[in-house]
Amino acid sequence: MSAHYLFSLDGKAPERWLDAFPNGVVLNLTSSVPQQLAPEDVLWILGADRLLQAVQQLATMRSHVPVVALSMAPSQSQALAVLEAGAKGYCHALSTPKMLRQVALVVSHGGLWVGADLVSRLVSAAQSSIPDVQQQAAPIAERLTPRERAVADEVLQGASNKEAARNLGITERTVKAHLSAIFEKLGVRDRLQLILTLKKTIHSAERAA
Amino acid sequence: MSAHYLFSLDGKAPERWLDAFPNGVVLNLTSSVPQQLAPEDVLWILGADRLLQAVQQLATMRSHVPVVALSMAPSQSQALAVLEAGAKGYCHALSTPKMLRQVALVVSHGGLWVGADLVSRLVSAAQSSIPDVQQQAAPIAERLTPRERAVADEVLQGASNKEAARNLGITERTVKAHLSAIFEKLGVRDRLQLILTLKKTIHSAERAA
DNA sequence: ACGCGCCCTGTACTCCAGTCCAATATTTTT
DNA sequence: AAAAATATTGGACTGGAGTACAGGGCGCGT
Repeated sequence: MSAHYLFSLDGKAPERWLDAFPNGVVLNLTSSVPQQLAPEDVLWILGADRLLQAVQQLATMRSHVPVVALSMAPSQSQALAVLEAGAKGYCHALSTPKMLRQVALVVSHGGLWVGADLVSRLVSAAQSSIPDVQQQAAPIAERLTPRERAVADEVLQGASNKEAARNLGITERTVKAHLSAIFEKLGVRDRLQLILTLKKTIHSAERAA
Repeated sequence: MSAHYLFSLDGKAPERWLDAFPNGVVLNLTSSVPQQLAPEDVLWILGADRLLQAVQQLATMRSHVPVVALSMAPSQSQALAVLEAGAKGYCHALSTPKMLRQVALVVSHGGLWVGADLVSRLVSAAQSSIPDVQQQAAPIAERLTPRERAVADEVLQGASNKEAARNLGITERTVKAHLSAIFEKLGVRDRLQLILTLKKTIHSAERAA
């Protein structure tokens, strides 16, 4: 059975964490970290201001044991910081016991626990620094058929499906069909992401010009 | 019991994958992807040149089922691409059965499987580009309360209500409440118009600077 | 103490977005 | 000519977005 240690910087332990791991051990600033740790154990860290430093220390000292940072106020920048410090997971301190056990399972098996939305932002942000990836993002509009481009234009102007249909003289149903094709081709999940990605590529193209 | 589907673009399936999942189903280009997929199932994709497109399609079409990309020649740029396309994992096609089962366990529980070296690169690359996005959104509307601004920021990043709620540590319901207030104050009818108007003002501000 | 603005949450509801499963006609490509 | 892409639409369906209505808690100024 895997052991769980919660290193709480302010001495408090969330109920939900205790529910998730009844045999979990709560440590504080004064207590020493156990020396005997198995690879399937998990180190949890809860804190606010000194969260990052604690993660850095523990992650480097015990590199074979996964470290999960618990934050009371999760933010992207903090997530980035603790991940770079070596944490294998980052989640809300008040996550449900079920969720916490899920996280434990994942990280203790070599996985990484990061919010899906953060991943997408993280990766898309990193893309700009990796040359070969953004090459294929350039000819975006070329991949669309003329009709699809027209629909995409309408959406970019903020039109609803009904408005786009009226402007193009077709059925709302057809607009949806075109949109589904567009989403699939460009690999976005909805009109919102479509706008965001298209706006982004347009602006980077402007910058290059 | 979770089901495993290997979508092989060249028709071949590695022995080790079959060892890992004796009941796994191997699909090829002509076969259709099963409609009935449970969240604990895993979609594997093996391929070389068309790997990215396949991941894009499957990940966006079946967002609730984790997708793992198997590469015969893993590279960081390819890893970035497939992750951005929505894959939950990326590893060598000839990994050991034990490793493959490990990966399956992780991703089917909401985790992410990425090489440690790639993580550090991702994070460090993202750190430089993420902070400035929030600065942009700062001076947009003085009329909004701090909390409303935070919600508006999330929406500007393309977050759904649920994602925004998780990132801010509040309920989806509360996000909706803030958004309704924002819509009224700024005179827009939905999140789409909000994005369009805010992006516009941001860019005109950039132009002036 | 009282009112007021901000923050948070709940239930219930309508409406739209998007998908899945088809189908047909035209045009382009091979 | 056969095959593939394009354009169009329908019905049924799931899920998210947004609103209306109704609260509770907290801080701040009069």
